[in-house]
Amino acid sequence: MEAALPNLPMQETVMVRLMRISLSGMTDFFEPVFRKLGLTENSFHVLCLLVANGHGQASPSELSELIGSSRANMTRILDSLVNDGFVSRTIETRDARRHVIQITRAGIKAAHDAVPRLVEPLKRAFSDLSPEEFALLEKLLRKTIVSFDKGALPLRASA
Amino acid sequence: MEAALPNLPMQETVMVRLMRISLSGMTDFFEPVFRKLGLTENSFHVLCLLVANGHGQASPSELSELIGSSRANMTRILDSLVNDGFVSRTIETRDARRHVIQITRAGIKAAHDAVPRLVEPLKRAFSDLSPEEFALLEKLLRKTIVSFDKGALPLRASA
DNA sequence: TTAATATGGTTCACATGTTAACTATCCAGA
DNA sequence: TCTGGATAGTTAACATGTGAACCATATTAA
Repeated sequence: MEAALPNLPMQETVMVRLMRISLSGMTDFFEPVFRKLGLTENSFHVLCLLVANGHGQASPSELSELIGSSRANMTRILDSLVNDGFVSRTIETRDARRHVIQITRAGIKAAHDAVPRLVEPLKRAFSDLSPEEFALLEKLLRKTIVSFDKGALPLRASA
Repeated sequence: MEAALPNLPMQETVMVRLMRISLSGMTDFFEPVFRKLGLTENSFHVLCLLVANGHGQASPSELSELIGSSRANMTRILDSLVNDGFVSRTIETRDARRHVIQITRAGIKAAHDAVPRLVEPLKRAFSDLSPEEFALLEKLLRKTIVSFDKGALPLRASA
């Protein structure tokens, strides 16, 4: 490929592939674990955020912000959690635009029950990395994320 | 969150999030670049593989294997490339089950034209990382991929 | 008070991926 | 020769994500 397209920066191209492959490897690794729990990574994350949050409440926008997903997608994730009986969705009395997502007892139980079944897979997934390598990978990924953000093309030219 | 779910291994949980965030950051970074070229990361990759391959030919299965995506998905990617006139799809005479995907002149031109417009974004995306950090990240990602593979639950117990 | 605008959430249309079922062809052996 | 798998590709149904349009409600300002 270097021969056919000599000007393409190969290191960076390979890096992009490596990042994609590692992500899909991670998804393949964890997706069955969450499926057995009747959850997805996202729905578990939502439950975690709710139990971590004082009264077990949050709004859809807050959650979509924290999860880093669109509001449209959060609507669907919450639909499914409501359907499972893990959260309830009510309209706030002060401001009828806002919804209150409240974790239920069943939701709290689901979150707590999931934890012990996640511990071992989480450890196993990264077991090839030494603690030093793990810490370094974390540092480098954070730096990469910042690099993407800083390098991103401005969507609209500033005034 | 540590307080609410004290047994959840936080380092690993954070790492999973970091990897997801870096991937979505990368996608957000490159997707508009490829869109301007009338391509996607995958369709560009297919064109690269074809130009790199002696006669500009390959079969859908080979391509799906190399890209690391399902054959079903490759069918759609190739549909779109055929539609753009970048590749042709013919049936192999020796074996009518097999299709031959052949890059066209327009496809070769598209691939070569894309390269100079990718160089700068590729460099910019990772510009915050020093060459040492870049090399280290590559090494650690490779190791992580291996770790996922080794740690993956066997889908079926071996005989 | 009321009109314009901002905000929160959902719905719709679409993009991109998967697995499972289907079709067509080839091949190996009775 | 013909029949029972393998193999290649497509199609269908579904999952999960996005952005844009839409609705209802709040807020601001004339």
